[in-house]
Amino acid sequence: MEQNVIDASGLLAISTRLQRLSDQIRKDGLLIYKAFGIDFQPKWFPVLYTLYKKSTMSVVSLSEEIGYAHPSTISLLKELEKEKLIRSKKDKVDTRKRLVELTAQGKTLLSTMEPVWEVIIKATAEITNTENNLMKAINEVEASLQEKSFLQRAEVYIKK
Amino acid sequence: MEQNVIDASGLLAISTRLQRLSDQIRKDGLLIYKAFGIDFQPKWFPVLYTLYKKSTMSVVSLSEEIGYAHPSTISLLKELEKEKLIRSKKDKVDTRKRLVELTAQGKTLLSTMEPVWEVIIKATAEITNTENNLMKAINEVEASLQEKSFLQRAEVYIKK
DNA sequence: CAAATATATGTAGTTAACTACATATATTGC
DNA sequence: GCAATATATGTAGTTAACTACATATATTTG
Repeated sequence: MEQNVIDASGLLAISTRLQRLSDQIRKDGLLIYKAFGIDFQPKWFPVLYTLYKKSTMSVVSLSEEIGYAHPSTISLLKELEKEKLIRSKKDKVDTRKRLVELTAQGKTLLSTMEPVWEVIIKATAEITNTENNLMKAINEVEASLQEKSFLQRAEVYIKK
Repeated sequence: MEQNVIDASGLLAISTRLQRLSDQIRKDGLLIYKAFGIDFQPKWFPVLYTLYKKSTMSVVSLSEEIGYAHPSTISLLKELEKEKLIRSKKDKVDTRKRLVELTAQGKTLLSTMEPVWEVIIKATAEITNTENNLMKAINEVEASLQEKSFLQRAEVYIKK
């Protein structure tokens, strides 16, 4: 029983622990970029790297690609525009759309970052390649929730 | 290379994905409590359950126990005080300390919640007991960071 | 035993995501 | 081809954690 209750508490504590974990990694990431003399915030990575790969995207498609709600993307884009790392233009076919792309400065920055990614990748691998791989665990949990939500699973037990 | 860069992106995306994950579980948790006719917010669990176990605690020791920064605990305690689920009194020995405990109403609520925990525990087990167990993965990553931080690990590669 | 240090609590402000709502433009279907 | 619906973007406000700072009290040490 004791263990069970701790698990119930543990479930709710996952959020906090992982937030703290990623927060710490993000801060360390910032320091690594600094060590390479690069003025860059880790939270910019998903947007910039996606634009690096795909050259031009609308706000919503970019949001879907990186898995953020669109207002989050908009606020990141605002910062990046201020930094002159991206620019945007109207889509001539569908005028609702705003097409976003890297500036020359943005592209230059991204290319100077590649060696840093190598370092980050190696350090990440060291940390997460434990017996229960964190990345894989997240994927698996997301997949099981996709299949049947937490609530749906709970309902089965409630009905009993 | 492609895979590596996706990993670098993935690392930074962990934060978001897990936040969303826990957010969803928390919302479903709220609905489960509702299904049982219990007016309860999942985020209250760690504080209330700890007080249920330990009866009386100071703000800082409670924060340590649940793994939150103390201002977060204080703000939860404010809500719980408003709900009349907890009350506090001064420690007569060390007057800096505020001792927090459940009210009778709080204790009653907690005892009605036990059957709900059973359900939550079962649903959680279904979801997280995959090949790579999420809870265990988190523990392992926290342990490897404890041993050597992300930054320290990265520094080894930078120096090369 | 007084000064320096440590600990406990509290407040204010930040962060990085979110949801809800508003508006403009495009697409669909009768 | 117009009305209803869907999609794209944007703004405002929320959430739940955080850090930094302030103050009061306790403990330690020279």
